[in-house]
Amino acid sequence: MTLHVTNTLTGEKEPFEPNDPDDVLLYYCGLTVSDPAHLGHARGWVHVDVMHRWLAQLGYDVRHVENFTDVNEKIVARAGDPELGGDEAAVAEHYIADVLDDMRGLNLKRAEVYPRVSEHVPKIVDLVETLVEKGYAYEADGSVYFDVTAFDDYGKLSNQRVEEIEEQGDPDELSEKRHPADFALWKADGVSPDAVHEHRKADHPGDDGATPSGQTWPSPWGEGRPGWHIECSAMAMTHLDSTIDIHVGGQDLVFPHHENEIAQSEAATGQQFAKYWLHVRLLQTKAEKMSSSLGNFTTVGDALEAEGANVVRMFLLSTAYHNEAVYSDETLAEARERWERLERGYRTAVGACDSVDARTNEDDRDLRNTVDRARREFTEGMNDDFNTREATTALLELVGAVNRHVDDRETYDYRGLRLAVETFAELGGDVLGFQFRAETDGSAEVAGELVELVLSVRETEREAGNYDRADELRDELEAIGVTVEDTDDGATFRL
RNA sequence: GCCAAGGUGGCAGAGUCCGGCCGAACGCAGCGGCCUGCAGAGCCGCCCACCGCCGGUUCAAAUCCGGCCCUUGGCUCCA
Repeated sequence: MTLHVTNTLTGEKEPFEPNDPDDVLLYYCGLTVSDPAHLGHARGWVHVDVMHRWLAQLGYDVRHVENFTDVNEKIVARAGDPELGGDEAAVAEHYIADVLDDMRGLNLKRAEVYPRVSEHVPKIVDLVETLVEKGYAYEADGSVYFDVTAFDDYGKLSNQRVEEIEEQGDPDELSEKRHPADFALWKADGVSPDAVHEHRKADHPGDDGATPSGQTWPSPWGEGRPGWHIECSAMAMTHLDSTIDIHVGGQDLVFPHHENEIAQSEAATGQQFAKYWLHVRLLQTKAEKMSSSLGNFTTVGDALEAEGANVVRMFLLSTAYHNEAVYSDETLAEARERWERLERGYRTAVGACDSVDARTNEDDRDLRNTVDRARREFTEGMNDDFNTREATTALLELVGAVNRHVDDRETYDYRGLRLAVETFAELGGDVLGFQFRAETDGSAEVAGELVELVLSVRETEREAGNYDRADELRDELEAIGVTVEDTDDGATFRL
């Protein structure tokens, strides 16, 4: 089966056919940098990362763009906080630096570009002018709004009907709009000082509520700043093309953000904006979504520190992007076990390959068949709308075959084990982005030798029957992070 | 209220598009056995599912059709 994806635009799972058969233009709606990133954001990133990696594996040249929204009222509201470095730009850069750290920590492949809204204001102004000229937008008191009644397809992504959309938003905007569903392309400076006051008061109870200068740029309609939706259109067009292949984002963005992107982009260019719209379902805590505004989140940094990138990735990939995922101590523990079983299986295979004495070229059908089956199931899973759960499951089934093979024989099917190792490295490593550690790295070599030394002492104690002492040594090693396991061939350890 | 996606074992989660191989995968937890000084890892076996409810279509339905109940997301900043 070839790659199929579930397209929100049509509501169907469709064969994936990019406009150019060799290239894929991929845009991901990145985050607004006014808070630290949490696991919900990481879920989106990791799934897009794996989509990118799988598309590359299939032979496509992937051009991947992921934006940072650094113009936003919340950022304006945070400006002036000395801990965050001062003005709006400093606040945004502060969070962007954190996010890039998180992304590195998660072992994400870098996107080609991480554009920022603040760097694309001229392009945005161009787009807004085009929309006004074409009659899709109108100016009102220094702001510019998109006229949804002028765009026939409005609502096609979210299946909303214009007549049914009721606006409960900003009263200032409401009075300026011709239709409640119209949305701002450009906002006049100070258009909603109340909103800024609210944030300021909440964050700084003693604040007198002085309106900050805000981030503003000159435009034909006066000083102001871009509306929330227009940025993505501008950046996607600038860095990719007027038509892109895959547009990915959280499912909370379907309406109004993505709907509005489609309207303004297609109205401006007359071309389809994105061929496939993929939406990552939200990460749930027990009863509700994880989100900055609800304050019920676990930060990416904290999760990485506690569990490491591999476990976090395993957790996020253990549910297909298109389904809701639940975050809890239990689901995280499961991910930890899945990852550790996978890595142990990898190490077992590598170790068996390295044990020269036991190598043969005999053929173990169970092992070789399972390698083939794992590759096939992995591929089928990934081609079926990037089903990463199936993909990880296929690898875990291979772990079982490796363990069985090594468990019940004196000599090993060297070629079969090599195939298993290559499969782990290629599918688990290159595609799913796991980082297997076969052995301790260079800097840990000395530490490793010291551990070996302690283990030899322990072995002596064991031979002398001093098991209490031997167990003490094992416990002390455990206390400093070295897990000891006894096997038929002597003790092994891992850090 | 409107739009969308879901409801599968103790947990988690595939399978639903293209009905039968689903007597329901993989994993976690639990139980028994092998191995073992102990522990861990590993292996073998087992327990736990009338696949939300009610009807219908069919030789055959978790999978198709209709109705209902419930959950989640969106309709306001949000991945």
